[in-house]
Amino acid sequence: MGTRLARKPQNAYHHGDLRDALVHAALQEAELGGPEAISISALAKKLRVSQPAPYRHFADREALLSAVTAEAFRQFNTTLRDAIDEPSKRTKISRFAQAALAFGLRRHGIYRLMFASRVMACSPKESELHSAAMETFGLLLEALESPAVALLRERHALQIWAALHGVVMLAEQGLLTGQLAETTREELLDDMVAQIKLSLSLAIKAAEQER
Amino acid sequence: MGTRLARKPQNAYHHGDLRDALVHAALQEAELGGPEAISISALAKKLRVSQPAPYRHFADREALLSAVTAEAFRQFNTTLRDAIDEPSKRTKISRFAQAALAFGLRRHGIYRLMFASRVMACSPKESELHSAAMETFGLLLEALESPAVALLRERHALQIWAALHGVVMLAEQGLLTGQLAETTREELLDDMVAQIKLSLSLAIKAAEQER
DNA sequence: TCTTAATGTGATAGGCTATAACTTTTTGCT
DNA sequence: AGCAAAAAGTTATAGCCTATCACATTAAGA
Repeated sequence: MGTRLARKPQNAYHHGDLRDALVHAALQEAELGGPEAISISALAKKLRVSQPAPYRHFADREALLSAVTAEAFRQFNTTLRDAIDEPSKRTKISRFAQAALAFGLRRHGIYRLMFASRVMACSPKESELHSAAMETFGLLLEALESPAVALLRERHALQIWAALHGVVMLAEQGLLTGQLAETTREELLDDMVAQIKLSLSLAIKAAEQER
Repeated sequence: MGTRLARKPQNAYHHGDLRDALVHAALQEAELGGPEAISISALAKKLRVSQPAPYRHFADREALLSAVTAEAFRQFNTTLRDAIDEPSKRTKISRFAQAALAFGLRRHGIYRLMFASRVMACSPKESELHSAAMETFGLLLEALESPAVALLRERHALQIWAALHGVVMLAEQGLLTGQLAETTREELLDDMVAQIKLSLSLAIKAAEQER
């Protein structure tokens, strides 16, 4: 990070790498305060650049948010990939789910940026963002590691995806503390994943009987 | 709504009911554009009142959002109550879930206000909001209509709550359209609810065996 | 009634987004 | 190498928004 800011020794009319620096500084802001905390003028000040300079690289605030969200997805994907590949007694899908939950809690400002803002909704054409998000879903399918029919597997992937989002959401709003603390978030999530996996394997057996 | 705006015939230095009018006008804005669309000065203009007038009723924008969110929860609760009480062949919990999903999709700006902003997170002391949200959870427990041990029931309620949020989230981001359209949102949600109900009844049987 | 609290107003400060017009580097073509 | 044009940065400015201050008006209660 420090390097990214300091890429302008003393002369430097041009920053050298402003676009990238903006994205990463914005990500840092979002870490704490979510999407609302990203302010173009504040970033410009932080990077010691004039206030309108960022507009050379992003048409407007939305465009910046979109790029930041894409980067967030890439980081998310890296985390998930590590979790899937790490050897462990638990199932891949459980590791995937737990890693996603941990990411959602530790970096919850960024999680909100990714899933709780309009950024995703509006643009199917923002290919950078779209493809990063698709990769996430691909990782989920991979983690499900079920040989089932594609349609069945996708359906169960969606269920797990939904369960995951839901638990993160609940946890972030503090609805999993207090009198309900007996059930830890991790347990709750693993419960849901196990239920879905069970139902998946039953469905597969049923399909095989029929054949 | 019109009445709420027009509550100021011709004289009226005082609006008469500004606080309430603000809350409802803001809710209307959020309906379309979510929390970001709520602007104090725009509301003041709409209600034909000076720009700083709202600050007589709300300390700042956050406070207004909080009040609006509380009202949103009350409307949500009314909807859910109707769904629970309506006679039907389906289970109460299925009706509850489908009603919540419908609300989340039809009024998704408001849904985001309730569940995807910081409003809920910050304040356990905002009693108006907190109690409205607790009532929602109470309705869910009621809809679950299971005679199980309290702890078990709460755990399953949380699972359903999470599934619900997750499906709404997915649907809003358009992740349930396209190639996955075969699975409608309603089906997906009912699947998840059924799985959770099944696991609940199994758990109850197991507990009874043990006794 | 008349004093005081509630509610509304105009003026103003400061932050943010965004655009326009101008300047300085960098790049690439000949 | 030299120069023209594109890329990237700057200052100035407009417009919207939040928020506060000091002041005005109305409503309510002793």
